[in-house]
Amino acid sequence: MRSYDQYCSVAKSLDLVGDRWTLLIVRELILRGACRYTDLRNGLPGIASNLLADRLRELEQAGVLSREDAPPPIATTLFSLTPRGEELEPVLAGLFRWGIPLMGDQKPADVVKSHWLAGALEQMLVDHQPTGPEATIVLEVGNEPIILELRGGAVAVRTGRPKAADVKLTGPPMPIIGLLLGRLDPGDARTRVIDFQGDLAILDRLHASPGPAITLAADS
Amino acid sequence: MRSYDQYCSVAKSLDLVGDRWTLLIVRELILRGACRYTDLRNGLPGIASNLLADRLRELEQAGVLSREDAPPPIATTLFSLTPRGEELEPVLAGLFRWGIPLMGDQKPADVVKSHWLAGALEQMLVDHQPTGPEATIVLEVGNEPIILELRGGAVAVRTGRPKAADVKLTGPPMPIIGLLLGRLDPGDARTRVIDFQGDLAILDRLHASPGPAITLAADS
DNA sequence: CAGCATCCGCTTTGATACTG
DNA sequence: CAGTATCAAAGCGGATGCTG
Repeated sequence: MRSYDQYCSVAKSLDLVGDRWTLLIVRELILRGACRYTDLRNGLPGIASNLLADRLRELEQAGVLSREDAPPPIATTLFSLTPRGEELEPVLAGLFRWGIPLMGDQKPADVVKSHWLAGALEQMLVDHQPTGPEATIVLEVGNEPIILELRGGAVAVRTGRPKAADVKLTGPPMPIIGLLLGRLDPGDARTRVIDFQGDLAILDRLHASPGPAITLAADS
Repeated sequence: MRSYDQYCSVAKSLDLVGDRWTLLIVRELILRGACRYTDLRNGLPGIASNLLADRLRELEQAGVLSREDAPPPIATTLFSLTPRGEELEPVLAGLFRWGIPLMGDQKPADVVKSHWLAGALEQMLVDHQPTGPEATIVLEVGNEPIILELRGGAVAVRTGRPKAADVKLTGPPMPIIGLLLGRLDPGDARTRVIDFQGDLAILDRLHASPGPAITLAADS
C-alpha cells in the first residue's frame, strides 16, 4: 500500500496494517496461534492465494509475524505473531467489540467460523456472579462447538471438544449471541433459537443485574 | 469496499471502516470535533477530493458520522461523529499507541500536524507525581503549539495558543517525543533538539521512576 | 470559496490455473 | 503444502470543472 506520508502514529500503523485482509490475518493468528499457510487460507475464506502470500511477506518484513520451519516430523512452515504483532491485540479487541452491533443479520453469503464468534464473546462476556460455582456452557454453532467456562469471575472462551456442559445451546449464531448478551430473552429465543439443554439460570450470571437487592439499592 | 462476507465482528467492522482513508477521517473528527469539508481536507493531506466525498457519504450511511448545516451566521456544513462513531475511540487509541515506535524517522515526504502528535501524546503520557503542583509544558513543533497540562495526575493535551509555560521545547518532532517519553535524555536531546526554556525537572514527572525511595522499596 | 462530480491513467485486488 | 503466474475488474490519485 502506498504510504499516507503523514507523521502520525495512526497513519504509520495503517501504512503497515491498513491494507485489505491484513488485520484479518492478525485476527487469525491471535485467535489460533501459530498457523500453517493452509490454516490461514481456511480461516480467511475469499482471500486470493497470491494476496495471502504478499501480505505474509509484508507482515514478516514489518516485524509483525515470523515464519519458521517446524522440526522434521512436521515438515511445514508455521506463521506466528511476534511480540510486536501481539501488541495489536488491543486494536483487534476494539474491532471485535465495535462490530458486535453489526452482526444482526447473517447474510446468505456470510461464512461462519466458530473461533471468530469465540473472539467476539471473549470481549463481551463477564461473569457477574464471581462467587458462583464453576460452570460450563457449550454452544453448538458454526463449524465447531464453543465452550464457555465460568470460573472465579472470568469467562474463558475456547473452541473444541467439550467434556461436560451445564447448559448447551444449539442454533444459528445471531439469536445465541443475543441470548448470551442478554438482548434476547429466553421466551423470544425459544421461537428463534433451536434447542436448550440444561440449566438456563446459569445464563443470568452473564447479565448485568446481580439481584433485586442491589438493583433496589441503586435506585434509592 | 467489497464485503468480506464473514460473519465475524472484526470483518463486519472492517466492512465499514476498513477502506483506505476511512479511519483517518475518524481520527480527524475525534481529534478536532466537528469539521467542515475543507478542514478535513487540510487534516488529510493527500486524499483525493472525490474520495473524501465518497467516504463521508459511506460513513454517514453507516451511522458513524452525521452532517448538519450550521446555523445561518456560519453557513457551512459540519461533519461530526455520532455516538456510534465515538465508540471507535478505543480502536483509534490502540492505533495511536501501536504506531509510536514507527515514528522514528520522519521521512522528507512526511507532513506533520500538531494535533496528530497531540493525539499520540495523550495516549502515552502519565503524570507519575500526581501530588505535584500544576504545570504547563509547551511544545513548539509542527504547525501549531502543543500544550500539556499536568494537573492531579492527569495530562491534558491540546493545541492552540498557550498562556504561560513552565517549560517550552522547540524542535523537530522525533527528539521531542523521545524526550517526553523518557527515551532520550536531555544530554542527547541538547545535541539534536533544539531549544529548552524553563525548568526541565518537570519532565521527570512524565517518566516512570517516582523517586529513589520508592525505587529502593521496590527492589527490597 | 465550500462541496462536490467527472475523467483518465495507474495500482491493487480477485479468480483461477499452475508448480516444486 | 506453500506458494507463482496471469489477467480482468475494481479502486485510487491527480487534475480539472461545475454549482451554489
